[in-house]
Amino acid sequence: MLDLKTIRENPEAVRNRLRRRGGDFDELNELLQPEEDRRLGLQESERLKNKKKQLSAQVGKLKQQGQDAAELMEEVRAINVSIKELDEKIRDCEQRVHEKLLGIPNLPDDSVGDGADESANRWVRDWGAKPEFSFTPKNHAEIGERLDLIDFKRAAKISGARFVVYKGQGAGLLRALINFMIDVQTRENGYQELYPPFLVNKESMQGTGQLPKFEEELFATRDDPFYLIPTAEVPVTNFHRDEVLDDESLPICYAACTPCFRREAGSYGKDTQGLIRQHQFDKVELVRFSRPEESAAELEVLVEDAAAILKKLNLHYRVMELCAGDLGFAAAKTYDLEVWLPSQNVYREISSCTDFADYQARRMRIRCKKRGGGKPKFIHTLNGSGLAAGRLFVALLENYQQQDGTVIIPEALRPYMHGQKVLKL
RNA sequence: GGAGAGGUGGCCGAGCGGUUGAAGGCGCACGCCUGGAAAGCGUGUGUAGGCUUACCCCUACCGAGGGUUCGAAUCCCUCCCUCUCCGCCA
Repeated sequence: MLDLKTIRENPEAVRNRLRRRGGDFDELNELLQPEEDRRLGLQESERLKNKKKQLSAQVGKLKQQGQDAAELMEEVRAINVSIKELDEKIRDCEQRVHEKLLGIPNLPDDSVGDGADESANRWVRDWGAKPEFSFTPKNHAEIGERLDLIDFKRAAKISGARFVVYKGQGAGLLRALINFMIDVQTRENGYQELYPPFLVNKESMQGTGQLPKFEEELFATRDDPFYLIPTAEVPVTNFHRDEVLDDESLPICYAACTPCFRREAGSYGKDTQGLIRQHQFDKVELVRFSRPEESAAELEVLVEDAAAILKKLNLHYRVMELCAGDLGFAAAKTYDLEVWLPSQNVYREISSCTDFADYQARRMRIRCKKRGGGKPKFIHTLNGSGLAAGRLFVALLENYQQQDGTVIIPEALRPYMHGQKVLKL
């Protein structure tokens, strides 16, 4: 959520910054009139309330002295009618303003480049090298099915398209990856592990920005007011909703592994094969609550924390900085980590690390305060995948495959696989 | 699911129709005292909004939303949450 005062005082400047995302953002102006009405109404209402207060105090005094106060009482009754009317109007305006506000995306950070879509994203750096194969590398689905690690057919029977069953060594590998990632983030990178609910309420979805605009992308429960989380970002960031944090305690860093549930409405035909795009997948999410002035530096730390996993597994990747037009709704600045997939000769997103600035904090009312006093300020929130387990599974099979169809288990992962060195039938 | 108890400022805890934004205590900040520190003493210490945008001032907020009343933290209704006991259950 953007700061209403800033919009009010300089709507054109805000609008120009928003336009970098693409689109005209007329809705910004639709909010100004009800906001003006609200303020005028509020002033009048407060004036009347002040008068009412004074008259009521007089009534009290008169009554104590045993005098008649009927006239004053009648006057207050009349004022009350006006107040009620005004307050209803104010609340109406307020609600309209708030609704509009929730639908306006975050401002891109000034450092973010222009561009309409991912083709304009900026290459930042890469790490490692593409593996070389003396044969044509197979795609992960084929490798996985041949080794009996994953079963799409039965998953389709049980649930439907875009689901998978991990089986035997495959299930073990997935669990190993998750434990490995959580251990690295908690033991080496300073995150505290959280294991949150997978069902959350509407307020939480609104806090991080999934609602009200992206309801069609969420699974919801039929008889209860819950949504399935599309990422651990939702429960973990909302962990501190409506709190004032001690400035000294920042940054607060959490890592959480949860399943993520996404309807993938509108991506029919996209990545229909394999594990890349599923309705349910596991992901280790990293969340950082930062002092407002430190989030730019925090974002760099976050990216490296996520990248640490790829480095330890010796997987080639590149870092891309998203252009303004490719930014997510709540994002101010985002780096994607893209891992190399040899079967398709492409880099594929495996982590998305975002600085939301104060946008989510404003929606969730998360602030921080210095110990010596001073006004509470909205903190900045950041999060990034560290990493998506399903896609990491994909990268591992593809990059470590051998000609005979087996897959080497990278050194760093072997302790989590009871010393196993190779995946084979 | 049934029965009961309760939700007040950073925390503890009073208040149960009329200057109560809210006693008292703890904590915290500043000052005094001291060679220094503790103790002690004094002062201050919520948030949001409005207006000025410097201070002042004004309004709202005692879980949330309604209602009664000239006036509600205090009375009534609805909802939410927490705790205890019983039942059921991984």
